[in-house]
Amino acid sequence: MSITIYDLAKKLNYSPSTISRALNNHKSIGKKTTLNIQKAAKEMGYKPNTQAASLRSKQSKTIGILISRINRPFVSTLISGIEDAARKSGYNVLISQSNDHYKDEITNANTLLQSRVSGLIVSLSMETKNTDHFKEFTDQGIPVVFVDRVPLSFNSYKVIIDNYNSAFQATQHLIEQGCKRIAHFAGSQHLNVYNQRRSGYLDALKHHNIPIDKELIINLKSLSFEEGKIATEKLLKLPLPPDGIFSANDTAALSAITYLKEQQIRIPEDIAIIGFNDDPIASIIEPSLSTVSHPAYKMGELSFQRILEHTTDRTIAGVSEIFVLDTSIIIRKSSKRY
Amino acid sequence: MSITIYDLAKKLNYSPSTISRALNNHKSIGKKTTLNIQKAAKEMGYKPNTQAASLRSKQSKTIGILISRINRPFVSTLISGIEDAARKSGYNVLISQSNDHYKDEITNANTLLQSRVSGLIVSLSMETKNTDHFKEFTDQGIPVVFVDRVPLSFNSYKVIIDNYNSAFQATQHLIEQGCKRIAHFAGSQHLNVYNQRRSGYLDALKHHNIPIDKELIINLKSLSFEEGKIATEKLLKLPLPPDGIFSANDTAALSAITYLKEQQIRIPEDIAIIGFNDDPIASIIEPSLSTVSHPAYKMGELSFQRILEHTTDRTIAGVSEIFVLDTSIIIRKSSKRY
DNA sequence: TTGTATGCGTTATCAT
DNA sequence: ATGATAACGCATACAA
Repeated sequence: MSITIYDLAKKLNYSPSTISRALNNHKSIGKKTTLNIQKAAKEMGYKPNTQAASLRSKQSKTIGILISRINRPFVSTLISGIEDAARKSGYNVLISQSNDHYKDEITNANTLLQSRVSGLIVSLSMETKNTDHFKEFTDQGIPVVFVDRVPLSFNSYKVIIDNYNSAFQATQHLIEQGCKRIAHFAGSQHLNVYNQRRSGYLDALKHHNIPIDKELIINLKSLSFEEGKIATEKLLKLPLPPDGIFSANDTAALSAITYLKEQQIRIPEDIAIIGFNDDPIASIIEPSLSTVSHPAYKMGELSFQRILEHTTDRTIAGVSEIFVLDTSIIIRKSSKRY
Repeated sequence: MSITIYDLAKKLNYSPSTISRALNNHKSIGKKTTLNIQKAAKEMGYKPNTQAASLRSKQSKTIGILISRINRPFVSTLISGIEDAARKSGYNVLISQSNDHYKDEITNANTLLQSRVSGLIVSLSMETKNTDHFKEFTDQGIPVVFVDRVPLSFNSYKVIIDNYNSAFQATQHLIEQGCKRIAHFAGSQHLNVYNQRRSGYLDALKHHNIPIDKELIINLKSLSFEEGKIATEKLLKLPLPPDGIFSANDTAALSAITYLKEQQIRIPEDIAIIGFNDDPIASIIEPSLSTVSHPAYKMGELSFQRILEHTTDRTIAGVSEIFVLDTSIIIRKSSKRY
């Protein structure tokens, strides 16, 4: 059916091993023979059987991605960055989504492990508190890169943004506009991203001597559009409603904008708003939403790069290497100083 | 290192072949022994080596996805549907993006072929006019499912929506509101989706005895936000500007809304608008955008199902089987009758 | 620099 | 119902 290195060997009067080595640009083979063999391979339409190569060499040239859900702007852009980078280096990309369920994350991790991926890129599910299911990877020397939603305690590569500082800046941005009562839509606190955004918010208030009012901190499980509306309703019913909102994601912030408009509350005059992520919608909604911009594509590229370097350099495992990428505050019409 | 069927064989005093058969629920093995073996396998932490199985059986339990770009709402939702369905059936999903380049599509198709995917799901790149690079798949009996952007001439499975009729309905929706001069943002005409949307638009006008004005048909290469703005500018400069716009996608329609608002033109009173896709932004922009809703997730599920059935039923190749899914017109505030 | 021989872990063919 | 053996296509240790 398909042509193998044995067919090439017969045709060119070489041994299969020479063919194999030439195809892999092995040093020991002469330049001319290497070129001849590669040329003949192309002519005869030789297609390497990657399964066989992987079985033998125990290296798959495939990297696994394990994320919550693909159809979210941040995640799909992240994957896009990974895929483009991987493709350039001749790697395949296997994806799987946990749909934010801890159990599915474990199942998928095991499947990816069985697929002998040469590296794993993970962004944790909303439910994940324990990350033991990734130990098998590092135990086998397979590099694991955590992106964005990362565990605190797991020793591995991590690609993140400075959530604390970004949140601090975002909150400060509201303060500089004159906001005195700033609410915060907070996400699940066991996840680094939401926990640190909350800390940044709190510290910005402290730093500017603004009293912290716990009624203004609304904990949301998934920061969904629906939850955003409920949270905003709750805030408006307060004796002293807020004059600013820092939301831990754009979805909930957009929901707030939509609801506040319905209630005839002026943005930013009555309530200024800033979100997090810079989803495409943020620049299109009216008024457009100030937010924190995440370098999602770049994070994807970098995550893959880290895996590639690990596998080529055979870096020592067990060391935590953390890459912190820059964010930027994007000021739009939901801010008073526009 | 990792435990194999040989280890199990020794431990349980069976031959490797019996172990293999039991693990695969082969009919010839007794119920009790099968159960015993499977139980022991789980206890000993046996993980099948899929590479080896694939090499031997020439079946990979992996399906390939080849799309333009992941980070678009329609595409990422499509992939999400594929992945969820595939995972449930124990299949892995390999993704690759063409970035809308013909050359990359060919390269990626070849890579996927080499990966011995057991099925391929494709949505063509914007540039693709020739689809010979998919013949190798069907020649080898690997099912190819084209989704959404499909070739006309290639004999294979196709999962699409009725673009013609959807466009007809959308245009008619504008006509029923009293629009007399309806513009159309048309996409690349060599792609079925945009070609048929244009036809539906034209026939709806004819059917209602509305004269066709070629100045109102704007051909856009990528239907991007930028192109949408330029197209809208052009329309406004016309001696007789339109009173309705049917855009072949939401992105360009959203751009039109944004620009028209800047120009103080009332939507829908002066110009009514309808888009295509029902991107998340459509319901959030002000005024919200009427549009045609695409069952992206379902299309993904169905595409995978078709591959699964093909591989189990060993259906005859060379037959074109086309699945046409329903769309629905979603009426929002960019329509006069809301 | 090139060739020989073996094994990666599994499934399939033939036999019992 | 179970076992022995070969083969899938490739890469590598060892030999030359």
